[in-house]
Amino acid sequence: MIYPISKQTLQRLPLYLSYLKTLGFEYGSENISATTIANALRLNQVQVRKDLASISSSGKPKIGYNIQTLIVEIESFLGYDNINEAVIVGAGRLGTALLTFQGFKEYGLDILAAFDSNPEKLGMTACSKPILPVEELKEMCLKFNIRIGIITTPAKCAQQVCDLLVESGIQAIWNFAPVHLIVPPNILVQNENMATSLAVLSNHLTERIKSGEEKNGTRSDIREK
Amino acid sequence: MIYPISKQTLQRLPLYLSYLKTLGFEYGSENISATTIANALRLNQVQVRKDLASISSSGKPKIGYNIQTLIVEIESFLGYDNINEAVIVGAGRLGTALLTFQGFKEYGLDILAAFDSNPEKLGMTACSKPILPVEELKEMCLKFNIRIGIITTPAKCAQQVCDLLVESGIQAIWNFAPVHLIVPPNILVQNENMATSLAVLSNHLTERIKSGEEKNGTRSDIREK
DNA sequence: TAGATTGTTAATCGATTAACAATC
DNA sequence: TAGATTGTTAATCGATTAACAATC
Repeated sequence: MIYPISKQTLQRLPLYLSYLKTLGFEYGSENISATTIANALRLNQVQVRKDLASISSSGKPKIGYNIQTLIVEIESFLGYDNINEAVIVGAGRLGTALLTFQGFKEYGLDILAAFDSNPEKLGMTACSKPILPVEELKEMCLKFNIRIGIITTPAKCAQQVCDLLVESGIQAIWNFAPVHLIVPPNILVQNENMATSLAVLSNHLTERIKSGEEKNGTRSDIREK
Repeated sequence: MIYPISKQTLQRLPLYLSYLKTLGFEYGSENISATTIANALRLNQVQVRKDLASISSSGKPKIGYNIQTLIVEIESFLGYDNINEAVIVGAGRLGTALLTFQGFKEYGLDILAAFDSNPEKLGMTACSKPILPVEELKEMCLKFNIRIGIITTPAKCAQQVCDLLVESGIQAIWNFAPVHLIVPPNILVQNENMATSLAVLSNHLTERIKSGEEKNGTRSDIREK
């Protein structure tokens, strides 16, 4: 049975995919079991089985899944095999890094250009992708029917940029600014929130100190005195 | 009562914090209710109340929370008021962007240096933070008792770098490489996984197409024919 | 055949939400 | 006082995990 897909499942699929891709010929088999994947990624095996069952029916009892088939099935489900075009707004360090990063193609993402309001930023990057004036954003999005907008501006202009992207017909927003964006119902906002990650890291370290796991330079081998 | 804090709550706290900080004097009051925060961030008000109750007891019936007090309480809980030092491994575009980004200080993160195995990358960045040879990593981490390691290397050397960081006494890892890292039990790995985000974005767009919300350039105003 | 592995049903667990009592 | 708002207990919801039947 094909289960409806939950957001949690959706977020684990890229994990399975990247694991499957690391398996070279030295793995020694064309097939792999859900249990093997679960052990490698430290997940529950039933969870992996359910996740895989939700996107594939190529699993065979006693045999498992054919690795290549499974890779294709996951990539296809995730839409990595048809390219989505995107634009970036905010050509700061992060924006430029994303613009020039070659690796997104394999996830089906093609960033066409960045936009910035600072005239000094305009021009071509080394990888021949343009940084254009923000005034040209809407025209380009409509003309090329671009569906993904990436926001890498400072927090204070993020909402304004977001509104402009929505107006330009964008359907999904990848937001790197540490703010909550207000959008119409059928537009997806995916937050890549560094502040959130840092909160988790920082809290973990604080907890360690509180619980006495570490004391100010004390070596761990003598901490139990 | 102080509830134990869940990871979900922990991840919403930075959201509240950034919202509270956007409230200028034009907000018109020193106090704010959980309901107001919930509405602004499109969250359930009971959820916000519970989250806040888990880190604060300064809420007063009929009045709400004092904004400044709440900001300080959240920042303090998240550990933003005591600086954690970090190092980056991998001085590519992303690594360098993170190294030179000035904004992490306000989250209590101070990145001291980046490390790379490519001699051509070594030297000083514009903001006078050094890029050092990876051979010096362990020594520096131990000497300065550094607790956070940031991995921005290609996927294929991420695990090796991770092992080196663990060996160097790091306690938490912020991983930007799209791989699952194996670490000892008490080390935290926080994945900043772009592939995961892209999966969510890509799937959203695919769903839209499937459900017929959009048809190949058809204008949305005539889609219901 | 026997055993490994899949897929599914049922139980558990935890987070969210609803209802409500307490209180400034 | 009355009403707004907090904090808490109970109900709901959804995801994870356990148990097990099906099968190559």
